[in-house]
Amino acid sequence: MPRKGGETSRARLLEAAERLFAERGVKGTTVSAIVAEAGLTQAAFYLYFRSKEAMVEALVNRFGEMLDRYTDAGRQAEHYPPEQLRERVTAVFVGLFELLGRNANLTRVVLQDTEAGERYRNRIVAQIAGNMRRNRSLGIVDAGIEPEIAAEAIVAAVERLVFRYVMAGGRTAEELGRHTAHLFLNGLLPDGGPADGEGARRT
Amino acid sequence: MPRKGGETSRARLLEAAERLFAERGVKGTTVSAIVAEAGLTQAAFYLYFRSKEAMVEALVNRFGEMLDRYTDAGRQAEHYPPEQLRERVTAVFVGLFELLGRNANLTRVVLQDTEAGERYRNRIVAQIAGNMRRNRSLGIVDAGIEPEIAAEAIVAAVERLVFRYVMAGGRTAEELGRHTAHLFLNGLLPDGGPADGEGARRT
Amino acid sequence: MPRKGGETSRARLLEAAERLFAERGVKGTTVSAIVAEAGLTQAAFYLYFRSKEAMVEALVNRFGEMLDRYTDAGRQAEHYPPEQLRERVTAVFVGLFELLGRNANLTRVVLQDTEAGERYRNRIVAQIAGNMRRNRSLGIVDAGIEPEIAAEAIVAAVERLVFRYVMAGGRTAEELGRHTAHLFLNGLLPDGGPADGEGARRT
Amino acid sequence: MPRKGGETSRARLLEAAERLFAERGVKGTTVSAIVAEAGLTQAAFYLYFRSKEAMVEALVNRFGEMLDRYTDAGRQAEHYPPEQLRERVTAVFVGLFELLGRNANLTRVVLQDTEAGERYRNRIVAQIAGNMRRNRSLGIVDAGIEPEIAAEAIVAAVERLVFRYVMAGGRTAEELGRHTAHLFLNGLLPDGGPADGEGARRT
DNA sequence: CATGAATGAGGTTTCATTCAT
DNA sequence: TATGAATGAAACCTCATTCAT
Repeated sequence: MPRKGGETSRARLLEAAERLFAERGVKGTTVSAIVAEAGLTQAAFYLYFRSKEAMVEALVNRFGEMLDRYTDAGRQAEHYPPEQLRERVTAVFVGLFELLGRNANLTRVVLQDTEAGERYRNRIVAQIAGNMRRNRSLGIVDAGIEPEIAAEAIVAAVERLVFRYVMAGGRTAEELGRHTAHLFLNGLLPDGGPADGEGARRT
Repeated sequence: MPRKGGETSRARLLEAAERLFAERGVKGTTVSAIVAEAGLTQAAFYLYFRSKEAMVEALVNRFGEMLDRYTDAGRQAEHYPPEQLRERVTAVFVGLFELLGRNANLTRVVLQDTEAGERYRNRIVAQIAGNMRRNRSLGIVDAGIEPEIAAEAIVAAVERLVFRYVMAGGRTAEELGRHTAHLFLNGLLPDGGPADGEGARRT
Repeated sequence: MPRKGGETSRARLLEAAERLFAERGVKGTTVSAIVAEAGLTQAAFYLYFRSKEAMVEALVNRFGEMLDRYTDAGRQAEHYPPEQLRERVTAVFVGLFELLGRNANLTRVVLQDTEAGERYRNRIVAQIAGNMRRNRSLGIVDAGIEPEIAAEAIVAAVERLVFRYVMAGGRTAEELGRHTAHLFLNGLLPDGGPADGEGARRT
Repeated sequence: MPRKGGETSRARLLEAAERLFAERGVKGTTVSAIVAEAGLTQAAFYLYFRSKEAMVEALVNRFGEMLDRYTDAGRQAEHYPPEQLRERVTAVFVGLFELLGRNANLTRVVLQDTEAGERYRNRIVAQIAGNMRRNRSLGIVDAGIEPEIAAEAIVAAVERLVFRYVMAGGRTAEELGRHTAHLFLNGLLPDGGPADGEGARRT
């Protein structure tokens, strides 16, 4: 295990990179900007990372681990009585906003600016779509829903809301989670509202 | 080497840039890659654009005009009887998917990779949120909906679906429009379905 | 002999170049700037000049011819009675300021920005120094004067005064000629003035 | 490849640039030529100067400081008895030729090839002209002298003689100083010499 | 006579990376 | 562990010049 300075420097570099990558993009951030932010020299960078690319990889891995921890934690509660569905979904959204919000820069970098991000996103989408498909066949999800499309929409929305509201501040994960859950579970229209003629509800 | 004429070359450059920018990002695309794709030399690039930056601006403007034309066209049908709401919204989504899908690369570049893109997105979100707020006070939109959040979610979802399905092929604008409309209007849950206990519908 | 447009265009190009070269230097002036100033296209430039360098040569020649005409004109009056020396020298200076002032841009370009200019200057200096040396041996010029140095000083002064006063306006050739003649003939000190003790006049 | 150390490299670059700028002009000298002369790579240049322009600025400043040191040093001996005028002026000229001659390249570059040079020259001219005007009102300088013109002539002559003789070798600062002083103090004509008829001395 | 379109060569500048200390 | 100094490669951009029309 390296001495004090070591871990500290590496961590500082990652932190600085995260911030800058999120702000200016990976391509738009120079190694020299990162080390300046971290209070080190360019050469020091290469003590901790084989290359700029390798550093991006490190961030990607960090993101992956974060996600795995979350997924593992959620695994146990896979099955729950239908009457708790709404609360359950809300809780999942809130948790996600908390998690991603706490790592908003990292999330943005990985998801929007790396090849690996595409893969992560697809994995998440696939998992959600799978769940949804299962729930659809159980009648829990509306038959008119196309899981792939809905999953993609949900992920995109969450991603965006994290950047927009958690990162920039202004909304709590709680708020965002509740409203997002409501939106995706019920849609915009009120129950049996004025625009909702009989039978018209099927697309 | 073809000497077709100015407008043609300029157009070829824009086309090539659009493709490459969308693929590798603006920063990740070199002028030399653009001209290679367009079958020209680097110097020719600067015959048509003051700088790489100026070319991005040209793309941004092109996107803006596209959007304006769409917005103007939609202006006339602002008010419609409630019973047509569903069809009307569906049509808007379909139209949007058609429009953005036809310009998927341009949309991606501008919206995801330029400062101006942020502004456009915010403008669109604001407009949608405004509509939604109005409709909410009319009882057309559920009282539990937070317009800013919902609008942000919708825009993010559309953006993403365009890249995922229209650009890559696999889904028609029609399909996407219908499903997206359904998702956002009704939500995932079925009407009065099993998970939808009495009174539980309110968040 | 080319038609109307022809000579006109060539002349316009030279004129424009003269102005721009004087302002920004030869290296600092692009062909494109020249043709823009002349209201032509780049290709047109090469109808009249083999290259930018060739155009500079043309300007150098034009300067040379100008100078030759002046020298030839002055040739006949080489010998003149001593009592007219002062007036004669003044007249030469005035004439020179008139000539160079009328072609101030050209003079500046050639003398300060071309290899050939160095040669011209050296030729002029040599001629003046020669005259001076002859006059010195005749007792017309002070024995303490070093012709090369004095000639170099005179040429430099004239050159500079042309740029400073004739080109920018503010002094007439007449004024400049009179004052320059006076300065170089008598020097700064007054005749037998206060600072001029007996015998002290020799260096 | 030597890795001597930063200050050395920076100095070598400035030295090389001074030489080349004086020879070929600023515009005519490429960064690549400078670094070649200094035995470095292009990238190294930008370790020490923000741009080529910034390097020119550095040279201009260096010239300015040189001049200031000289001016400050001369300040103390502002007033001196008239009978020492000649020696005093000679000493000033000699000192100037020494100073500028020791920095001939720098002087040439700054004075002939930069905007700032114009300003410096004007400042020097103005100062000399001011002195002269004062001395003229004291009767020390001939009433027929026009200070601006004379000052301009003196500066131009000195500048030129530095390039011609100090830079290229061939004359010492001492020689040049003495002859220049003599020329500008007494003029070309001998005292009461043959060409100096009665009353003709006034222009 | 003149132009619109293009280009090859080369300029300035930036960047990720290396290495001796 | 850290740095100061350097570099090769490549980025963006400019310029003099050419040629088909």
